[in-house]
Amino acid sequence: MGRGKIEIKKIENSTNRQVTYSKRRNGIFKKVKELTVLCDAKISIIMLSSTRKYHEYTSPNTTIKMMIDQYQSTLGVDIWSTHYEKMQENLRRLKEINNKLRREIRQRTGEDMSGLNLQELCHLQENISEAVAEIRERKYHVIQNQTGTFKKKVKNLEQQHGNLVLGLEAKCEEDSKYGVVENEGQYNSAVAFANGVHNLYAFRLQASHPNLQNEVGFGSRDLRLS
Amino acid sequence: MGRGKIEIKKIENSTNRQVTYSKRRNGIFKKVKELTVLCDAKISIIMLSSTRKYHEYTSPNTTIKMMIDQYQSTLGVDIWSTHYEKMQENLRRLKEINNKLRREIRQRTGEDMSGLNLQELCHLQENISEAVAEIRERKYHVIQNQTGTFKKKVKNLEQQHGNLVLGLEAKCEEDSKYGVVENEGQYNSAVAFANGVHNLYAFRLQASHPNLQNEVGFGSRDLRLS
DNA sequence: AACTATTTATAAGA
DNA sequence: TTCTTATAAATAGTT
Repeated sequence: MGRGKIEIKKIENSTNRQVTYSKRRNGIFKKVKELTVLCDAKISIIMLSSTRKYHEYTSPNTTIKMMIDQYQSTLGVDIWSTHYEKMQENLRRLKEINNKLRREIRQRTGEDMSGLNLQELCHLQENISEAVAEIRERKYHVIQNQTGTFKKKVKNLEQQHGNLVLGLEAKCEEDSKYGVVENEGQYNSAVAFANGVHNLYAFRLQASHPNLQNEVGFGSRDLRLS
Repeated sequence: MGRGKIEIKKIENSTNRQVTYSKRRNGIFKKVKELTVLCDAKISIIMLSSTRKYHEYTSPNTTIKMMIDQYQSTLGVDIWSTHYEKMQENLRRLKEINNKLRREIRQRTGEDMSGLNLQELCHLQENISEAVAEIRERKYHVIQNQTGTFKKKVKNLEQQHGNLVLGLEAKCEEDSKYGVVENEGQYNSAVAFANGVHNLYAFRLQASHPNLQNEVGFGSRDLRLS
């Protein structure tokens, strides 16, 4: 079908091959489209050239996925089964692990202890008791940390307060030494400032630790529990 | 291309349509195969006739799955994504839940308590302490149950033993009443039988409760723990 | 990308 | 379905 008959074997000339590929590909697509119309058929075709170029055609009102799904259901095979099965297996394993973890928690909360024999119960109790001890320790650690920062803050503010008072006293001495008396108002405002700082410190104590009482309350209740 | 030119529209005559489908299908397959050879291409084609008949061709050394996988990776799409998305989502959610459960267990075992504030620690300790109490209770319940069945067995066997002894005594009385003395051997064997039962019972005690001592040991140790 | 001689596909009939 | 064959269509080689 051309100027000369050609042998059906790979065309070695690369340019020639690409031209032939393009021509024949179009010819096939045309024929596929014609068959789709003439015979009301559904056709899906995918082509991958030697130069890795993709071309595809799928009849109107359908998709490759639909074609393959129908192909699979007709032939009773599932070309994705291996992929699918792995996912299914993963899901199954995760669910199993999930159930085991839930069961362990139920046992640890004392909700479900059926299926545990005496030895296992003893082991569980021992294990949980150890956990309680560790949590108690941790709690005290946290309390101590909080108390530590708290103490530091107090110390720091007391220092500031002390410095202010010292500075004030120095000022007073100086004033009395040079007989300056008209500065009484300044003296009062300095005292007020010092007190103000002190009040600020008191205020911050309550503001930044609104739960302090509660926390201590929790702690002592747990001491009773233990 | 034939005795007459035909319009490209659905062939209404059913027989004619099927004949044309068959002829043109073969023609397309032939051309596809030729292109595969001539141009070193990979081609996959699926046909579904209006009469629901399937025909497919895929170039040698490849499969439809390979074709579609490559098609997908080249186009950067996943035509199964909707199919898989739900599974993927499920997998992801299960993993997340598992991680949360693991974390809860680590907290309950006292392994990882970072990220817990004082209130949460108190709550955890309280919760676990309650669990310990419940487990302890359960343990005593199990012990009591075991002791119960154990007692019943003892009672039952004592009853059997008593019956045997009574029967034996009755037999002896009868014998002495009628002056039967040559049955001394029988008497001894009856006693032996009674003792045998007793020994059997003793043996079973040890055999079916090999861990009894240990279990009691666990119990008393836990009493000390609590 | 177009042309065209020639091969190939196929419509209609058997 | 398959064969036949006249004719339409595809295309190899060329420009």
